[in-house]
Amino acid sequence: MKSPATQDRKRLQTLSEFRYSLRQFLLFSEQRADQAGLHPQQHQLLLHIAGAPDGVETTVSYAAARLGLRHHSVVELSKRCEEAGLLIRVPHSEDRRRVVLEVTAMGERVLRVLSNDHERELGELLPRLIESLRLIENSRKQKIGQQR
Amino acid sequence: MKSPATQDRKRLQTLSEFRYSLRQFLLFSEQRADQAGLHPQQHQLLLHIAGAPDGVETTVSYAAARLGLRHHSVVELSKRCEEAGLLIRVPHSEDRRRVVLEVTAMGERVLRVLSNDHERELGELLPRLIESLRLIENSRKQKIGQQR
DNA sequence: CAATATATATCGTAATACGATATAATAATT
DNA sequence: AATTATTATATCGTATTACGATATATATTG
Repeated sequence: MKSPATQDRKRLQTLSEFRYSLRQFLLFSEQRADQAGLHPQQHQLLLHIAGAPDGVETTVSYAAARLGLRHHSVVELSKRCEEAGLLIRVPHSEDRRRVVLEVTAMGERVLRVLSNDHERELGELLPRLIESLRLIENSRKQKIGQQR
Repeated sequence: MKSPATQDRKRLQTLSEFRYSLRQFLLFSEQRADQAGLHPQQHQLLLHIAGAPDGVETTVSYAAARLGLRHHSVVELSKRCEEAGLLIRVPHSEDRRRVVLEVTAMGERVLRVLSNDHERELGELLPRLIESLRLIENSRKQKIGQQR
Protein backbone atom coordinates (compact mmCIF):
# COMPACT_ATOMS: atom_id res chain seq x y z
CA MET A 1 0.00 0.00 0.00
CA LYS A 2 1.22 3.44 -0.93
CA SER A 3 2.16 6.11 1.54
CA PRO A 4 -0.41 8.84 2.09
CA ALA A 5 1.97 11.45 0.63
CA THR A 6 2.34 9.47 -2.59
CA GLN A 7 -1.40 9.02 -2.76
CA ASP A 8 -1.99 12.73 -2.32
CA ARG A 9 0.47 13.39 -5.11
CA LYS A 10 -1.40 11.02 -7.39
CA ARG A 11 -4.66 12.70 -6.59
CA LEU A 12 -3.27 16.09 -7.44
CA GLN A 13 -1.88 14.69 -10.65
CA THR A 14 -5.28 13.38 -11.58
CA LEU A 15 -6.99 16.67 -10.81
CA SER A 16 -4.33 18.50 -12.78
CA GLU A 17 -4.88 16.18 -15.71
CA PHE A 18 -8.59 16.74 -15.53
CA ARG A 19 -8.24 20.51 -15.54
CA TYR A 20 -5.82 20.24 -18.41
CA SER A 21 -8.29 18.25 -20.49
CA LEU A 22 -10.99 20.71 -19.63
CA ARG A 23 -8.85 23.63 -20.61
CA GLN A 24 -7.98 21.96 -23.87
CA PHE A 25 -11.63 21.67 -24.67
CA LEU A 26 -12.31 25.27 -23.75
CA LEU A 27 -9.37 26.40 -25.85
CA PHE A 28 -10.66 24.38 -28.75
CA SER A 29 -14.04 25.97 -28.27
CA GLU A 30 -12.59 29.48 -28.16
CA GLN A 31 -10.58 28.90 -31.29
CA ARG A 32 -13.51 27.58 -33.24
CA ALA A 33 -15.68 30.46 -32.17
CA ASP A 34 -12.97 32.89 -33.26
CA GLN A 35 -12.63 31.16 -36.60
CA ALA A 36 -16.36 31.47 -37.07
CA GLY A 37 -16.08 35.19 -36.33
CA LEU A 38 -17.65 35.03 -32.88
CA HIS A 39 -16.38 35.72 -29.45
CA PRO A 40 -16.58 32.66 -27.21
CA GLN A 41 -19.27 34.18 -25.04
CA GLN A 42 -21.34 35.08 -28.05
CA HIS A 43 -21.23 31.47 -29.11
CA GLN A 44 -22.29 30.29 -25.68
CA LEU A 45 -25.14 32.73 -25.57
CA LEU A 46 -26.42 31.56 -28.94
CA LEU A 47 -26.18 27.97 -27.83
CA HIS A 48 -28.20 28.53 -24.68
CA ILE A 49 -30.85 30.45 -26.58
CA ALA A 50 -31.18 28.04 -29.46
CA GLY A 51 -30.77 25.07 -27.13
CA ALA A 52 -33.24 26.14 -24.46
CA PRO A 53 -35.66 23.47 -23.24
CA ASP A 54 -38.95 23.41 -25.12
CA GLY A 55 -41.37 26.09 -23.95
CA VAL A 56 -38.87 28.15 -22.00
CA GLU A 57 -38.82 31.90 -22.53
CA THR A 58 -35.32 32.82 -23.51
CA THR A 59 -35.10 36.08 -21.60
CA VAL A 60 -31.97 37.90 -20.54
CA SER A 61 -32.34 36.45 -17.07
CA TYR A 62 -32.64 32.95 -18.38
CA ALA A 63 -29.46 33.37 -20.37
CA ALA A 64 -27.70 34.85 -17.36
CA ALA A 65 -28.61 31.84 -15.25
CA ARG A 66 -27.40 29.46 -17.91
CA LEU A 67 -24.17 31.30 -18.54
CA GLY A 68 -23.53 31.77 -14.85
CA LEU A 69 -23.31 35.54 -15.27
CA ARG A 70 -25.05 38.52 -13.74
CA HIS A 71 -27.99 39.72 -15.77
CA HIS A 72 -26.49 43.07 -16.55
CA SER A 73 -23.48 41.33 -18.03
CA VAL A 74 -25.82 39.52 -20.36
CA VAL A 75 -27.57 42.73 -21.27
CA GLU A 76 -24.24 43.94 -22.61
CA LEU A 77 -23.35 40.63 -24.19
CA SER A 78 -26.70 40.35 -25.91
CA LYS A 79 -26.39 43.86 -27.27
CA ARG A 80 -23.04 43.03 -28.78
CA CYS A 81 -24.62 39.94 -30.30
CA GLU A 82 -27.44 41.98 -31.69
CA GLU A 83 -25.01 44.41 -33.26
CA ALA A 84 -23.24 41.45 -34.82
CA GLY A 85 -26.53 40.28 -36.27
CA LEU A 86 -26.51 37.02 -34.35
CA LEU A 87 -29.71 37.57 -32.43
CA ILE A 88 -32.47 40.04 -31.90
CA ARG A 89 -33.85 41.42 -28.67
CA VAL A 90 -37.62 41.28 -28.66
CA PRO A 91 -39.72 42.94 -25.97
CA HIS A 92 -41.90 40.39 -24.24
CA SER A 93 -45.51 40.62 -25.35
CA GLU A 94 -47.03 40.40 -21.89
CA ASP A 95 -44.43 41.39 -19.35
CA ARG A 96 -42.86 44.56 -20.60
CA ARG A 97 -39.94 44.31 -18.23
CA ARG A 98 -38.64 41.31 -20.08
CA VAL A 99 -36.65 41.03 -23.24
CA VAL A 100 -36.71 37.79 -25.18
CA LEU A 101 -33.64 36.81 -27.16
CA GLU A 102 -34.06 35.14 -30.52
CA VAL A 103 -31.35 33.74 -32.72
CA THR A 104 -31.31 35.09 -36.28
CA ALA A 105 -31.00 32.90 -39.35
CA MET A 106 -27.39 33.93 -39.59
CA GLY A 107 -26.82 33.09 -35.94
CA GLU A 108 -28.30 29.67 -36.53
CA ARG A 109 -26.08 29.04 -39.49
CA VAL A 110 -22.94 29.80 -37.51
CA LEU A 111 -24.15 27.86 -34.54
CA ARG A 112 -24.81 24.78 -36.62
CA VAL A 113 -21.23 24.64 -37.82
CA LEU A 114 -19.86 25.23 -34.36
CA SER A 115 -22.09 22.62 -32.81
CA ASN A 116 -20.96 19.97 -35.23
CA ASP A 117 -17.35 20.78 -34.47
CA HIS A 118 -17.97 20.65 -30.78
CA GLU A 119 -19.76 17.36 -30.89
CA ARG A 120 -16.88 15.87 -32.80
CA GLU A 121 -14.30 17.24 -30.39
CA LEU A 122 -16.25 16.11 -27.37
CA GLY A 123 -16.34 12.67 -28.87
CA GLU A 124 -12.57 12.65 -28.82
CA LEU A 125 -12.26 14.17 -25.41
CA LEU A 126 -14.84 11.93 -23.84
CA PRO A 127 -12.60 8.98 -22.97
CA ARG A 128 -10.00 11.20 -21.31
CA LEU A 129 -12.54 13.11 -19.28
CA ILE A 130 -14.36 10.04 -18.13
CA GLU A 131 -11.12 8.34 -17.21
CA SER A 132 -10.04 11.33 -15.15
CA LEU A 133 -13.39 11.53 -13.44
CA ARG A 134 -13.30 7.84 -12.69
CA LEU A 135 -9.83 8.11 -11.16
CA ILE A 136 -10.93 11.04 -9.06
CA GLU A 137 -13.88 9.09 -7.78
CA ASN A 138 -11.76 6.09 -6.92
CA SER A 139 -9.05 7.93 -5.05
CA ARG A 140 -11.69 9.84 -3.16
CA LYS A 141 -13.47 6.72 -2.05
CA GLN A 142 -10.19 5.15 -1.11
CA LYS A 143 -9.30 8.13 1.00
CA ILE A 144 -12.62 8.16 2.75
CA GLY A 145 -12.29 4.47 3.45
CA GLN A 146 -9.00 5.06 5.19
CA GLN A 147 -10.38 7.72 7.44
CA ARG A 148 -12.53 5.34 9.39
CA MET B 1 -38.40 8.75 -36.46
CA LYS B 2 -38.05 12.37 -35.56
CA SER B 3 -37.72 15.18 -38.04
CA PRO B 4 -34.21 16.51 -38.63
CA ALA B 5 -35.19 19.89 -37.18
CA THR B 6 -36.39 18.31 -33.97
CA GLN B 7 -33.24 16.28 -33.76
CA ASP B 8 -31.08 19.34 -34.24
CA ARG B 9 -32.95 21.03 -31.49
CA LYS B 10 -32.35 18.12 -29.18
CA ARG B 11 -28.68 18.18 -29.97
CA LEU B 12 -28.42 21.84 -29.16
CA GLN B 13 -30.28 21.23 -25.95
CA THR B 14 -27.82 18.57 -24.98
CA LEU B 15 -24.83 20.75 -25.78
CA SER B 16 -26.39 23.59 -23.84
CA GLU B 17 -26.93 21.30 -20.90
CA PHE B 18 -23.34 20.16 -21.05
CA ARG B 19 -22.00 23.70 -21.09
CA TYR B 20 -24.26 24.55 -18.22
CA SER B 21 -22.93 21.70 -16.11
CA LEU B 22 -19.42 22.69 -16.99
CA ARG B 23 -20.04 26.28 -16.05
CA GLN B 24 -21.56 25.19 -12.78
CA PHE B 25 -18.41 23.32 -11.97
CA LEU B 26 -16.22 26.24 -12.92
CA LEU B 27 -18.35 28.58 -10.84
CA PHE B 28 -18.06 26.24 -7.91
CA SER B 29 -14.34 26.17 -8.42
CA GLU B 30 -14.09 29.95 -8.57
CA GLN B 31 -16.14 30.36 -5.44
CA ARG B 32 -14.10 27.90 -3.46
CA ALA B 33 -10.86 29.50 -4.56
CA ASP B 34 -12.22 32.88 -3.50
CA GLN B 35 -13.28 31.53 -0.15
CA ALA B 36 -9.79 30.17 0.34
CA GLY B 37 -8.40 33.61 -0.44
CA LEU B 38 -7.08 32.74 -3.89
CA HIS B 39 -7.94 33.89 -7.33
CA PRO B 40 -9.11 31.04 -9.53
CA GLN B 41 -6.02 31.17 -11.73
CA GLN B 42 -3.77 31.09 -8.70
CA HIS B 43 -5.47 27.92 -7.62
CA GLN B 44 -5.05 26.36 -11.03
CA LEU B 45 -1.41 27.27 -11.16
CA LEU B 46 -0.76 25.71 -7.77
CA LEU B 47 -2.57 22.57 -8.85
CA HIS B 48 -0.53 22.14 -11.99
CA ILE B 49 2.72 22.72 -10.11
CA ALA B 50 1.95 20.44 -7.20
CA GLY B 51 0.28 17.95 -9.50
CA ALA B 52 2.95 17.78 -12.18
CA PRO B 53 3.92 14.30 -13.36
CA ASP B 54 6.88 12.79 -11.50
CA GLY B 55 10.21 14.12 -12.70
CA VAL B 56 8.88 17.06 -14.66
CA GLU B 57 10.51 20.45 -14.17
CA THR B 58 7.76 22.85 -13.20
CA THR B 59 8.99 25.84 -15.15
CA VAL B 60 6.99 28.84 -16.24
CA SER B 61 6.66 27.34 -19.70
CA TYR B 62 5.39 24.08 -18.35
CA ALA B 63 2.74 25.89 -16.36
CA ALA B 64 1.80 27.96 -19.40
CA ALA B 65 1.28 24.83 -21.47
CA ARG B 66 -0.87 23.26 -18.78
CA LEU B 67 -2.93 26.36 -18.16
CA GLY B 68 -3.29 27.02 -21.86
CA LEU B 69 -1.87 30.52 -21.47
CA ARG B 70 1.01 32.42 -23.05
CA HIS B 71 4.18 32.20 -21.04
CA HIS B 72 4.30 35.88 -20.29
CA SER B 73 0.85 35.67 -18.79
CA VAL B 74 2.16 33.03 -16.44
CA VAL B 75 5.16 35.15 -15.57
CA GLU B 76 2.72 37.71 -14.25
CA LEU B 77 0.47 35.16 -12.62
CA SER B 78 3.37 33.43 -10.90
CA LYS B 79 4.64 36.72 -9.56
CA ARG B 80 1.28 37.48 -8.07
CA CYS B 81 1.33 34.03 -6.51
CA GLU B 82 4.79 34.62 -5.12
CA GLU B 83 3.68 37.89 -3.58
CA ALA B 84 0.79 36.05 -2.00
CA GLY B 85 3.24 33.54 -0.52
CA LEU B 86 1.76 30.63 -2.42
CA LEU B 87 4.86 29.67 -4.35
CA ILE B 88 8.46 30.64 -4.91
CA ARG B 89 10.26 31.26 -8.15
CA VAL B 90 13.59 29.46 -8.15
CA PRO B 91 16.19 30.01 -10.85
CA HIS B 92 17.01 26.75 -12.57
CA SER B 93 20.38 25.38 -11.46
CA GLU B 94 21.63 24.45 -14.92
CA ASP B 95 19.70 26.45 -17.48
CA ARG B 96 19.71 29.98 -16.27
CA ARG B 97 16.95 31.05 -18.64
CA ARG B 98 14.48 28.96 -16.74
CA VAL B 99 12.59 29.63 -13.57
CA VAL B 100 11.22 26.72 -11.59
CA LEU B 101 8.03 27.20 -9.60
CA GLU B 102 7.68 25.54 -6.22
CA VAL B 103 4.62 25.52 -4.02
CA THR B 104 5.20 26.76 -0.47
CA ALA B 105 3.98 24.97 2.63
CA MET B 106 1.19 27.49 2.85
CA GLY B 107 0.30 26.95 -0.79
CA GLU B 108 0.11 23.24 -0.17
CA ARG B 109 -2.15 23.70 2.80
CA VAL B 110 -4.63 25.74 0.81
CA LEU B 111 -4.42 23.43 -2.14
CA ARG B 112 -5.18 20.39 -0.03
CA VAL B 113 -8.45 21.87 1.17
CA LEU B 114 -9.43 22.97 -2.31
CA SER B 115 -8.58 19.63 -3.83
CA ASN B 116 -10.77 17.78 -1.37
CA ASP B 117 -13.64 20.11 -2.13
CA HIS B 118 -13.16 19.67 -5.84
CA GLU B 119 -13.02 15.93 -5.68
CA ARG B 120 -16.25 15.89 -3.76
CA GLU B 121 -17.97 18.24 -6.19
CA LEU B 122 -16.74 16.33 -9.19
CA GLY B 123 -18.15 13.22 -7.64
CA GLU B 124 -21.57 14.87 -7.69
CA LEU B 125 -21.19 16.35 -11.13
CA LEU B 126 -19.84 13.18 -12.69
CA PRO B 127 -23.14 11.51 -13.54
CA ARG B 128 -24.51 14.64 -15.21
CA LEU B 129 -21.40 15.22 -17.25
CA ILE B 130 -21.10 11.66 -18.39
CA GLU B 131 -24.76 11.52 -19.28
CA SER B 132 -24.41 14.66 -21.39
CA LEU B 133 -21.35 13.34 -23.12
CA ARG B 134 -23.05 10.06 -23.81
CA LEU B 135 -26.05 11.80 -25.33
CA ILE B 136 -23.79 13.93 -27.47
CA GLU B 137 -22.00 10.87 -28.74
CA ASN B 138 -25.24 9.12 -29.56
CA SER B 139 -26.86 11.93 -31.46
CA ARG B 140 -23.65 12.45 -33.36
CA LYS B 141 -23.43 8.84 -34.44
CA GLN B 142 -27.07 8.87 -35.37
CA LYS B 143 -26.57 11.92 -37.51
CA ILE B 144 -23.57 10.46 -39.27
CA GLY B 145 -25.49 7.28 -39.92
CA GLN B 146 -28.21 9.22 -41.68
CA GLN B 147 -25.80 10.96 -43.97
CA ARG B 148 -24.87 7.82 -45.89
C1' DC C 1 -52.79 52.43 -3.78
C1' DA C 2 -48.60 51.95 -1.45
C1' DA C 3 -44.84 48.96 -0.80
C1' DT C 4 -42.05 45.49 -2.45
C1' DA C 5 -40.11 42.61 -5.80
C1' DT C 6 -38.50 41.66 -10.38
C1' DA C 7 -36.24 42.59 -14.99
C1' DT C 8 -33.52 45.21 -17.59
C1' DA C 9 -30.29 49.05 -18.25
C1' DT C 10 -26.24 52.44 -17.53
C1' DC C 11 -21.78 53.64 -16.22
C1' DG C 12 -17.39 53.62 -14.17
C1' DT C 13 -13.91 50.37 -12.63
C1' DA C 14 -10.82 46.59 -11.90
C1' DA C 15 -8.80 42.47 -13.26
C1' DT C 16 -6.15 40.04 -16.37
C1' DA C 17 -4.57 37.91 -20.50
C1' DC C 18 -2.73 39.46 -24.59
C1' DG C 19 0.37 41.55 -28.40
C1' DA C 20 4.46 43.69 -29.27
C1' DT C 21 8.73 43.92 -27.85
C1' DA C 22 12.97 43.26 -25.13
C1' DT C 23 16.66 40.78 -22.80
C1' DA C 24 19.22 36.90 -21.57
C1' DA C 25 20.90 32.29 -22.08
C1' DT C 26 21.61 28.18 -24.71
C1' DA C 27 22.03 25.48 -29.03
C1' DA C 28 23.27 24.98 -33.73
C1' DT C 29 25.97 26.07 -37.77
C1' DT C 30 29.80 27.36 -40.19
C1' DA D 1 35.23 30.45 -31.65
C1' DA D 2 32.09 33.60 -33.85
C1' DT D 3 27.64 34.12 -35.72
C1' DT D 4 23.05 32.98 -36.03
C1' DA D 5 18.95 30.91 -34.47
C1' DT D 6 16.16 29.27 -30.86
C1' DT D 7 14.29 29.11 -26.35
C1' DA D 8 12.80 31.11 -21.83
C1' DT D 9 11.56 34.70 -19.25
C1' DA D 10 10.35 39.57 -18.63
C1' DT D 11 8.20 44.38 -19.37
C1' DC D 12 4.71 47.45 -20.68
C1' DG D 13 0.73 49.33 -22.69
C1' DT D 14 -3.84 47.98 -24.20
C1' DA D 15 -8.32 45.97 -24.86
C1' DT D 16 -11.81 43.17 -23.37
C1' DT D 17 -15.28 42.18 -20.33
C1' DA D 18 -17.67 41.00 -16.25
C1' DC D 19 -18.64 43.25 -12.20
C1' DG D 20 -20.52 46.53 -8.41
C1' DA D 21 -23.28 50.27 -7.61
C1' DT D 22 -27.02 52.35 -9.07
C1' DA D 23 -31.12 53.62 -11.79
C1' DT D 24 -35.51 52.95 -14.16
C1' DA D 25 -39.58 50.64 -15.48
C1' DT D 26 -42.93 47.23 -14.81
C1' DA D 27 -45.39 43.80 -12.14
C1' DT D 28 -47.10 41.83 -7.86
C1' DT D 29 -48.76 41.81 -3.29
C1' DG D 30 -50.78 43.36 0.96
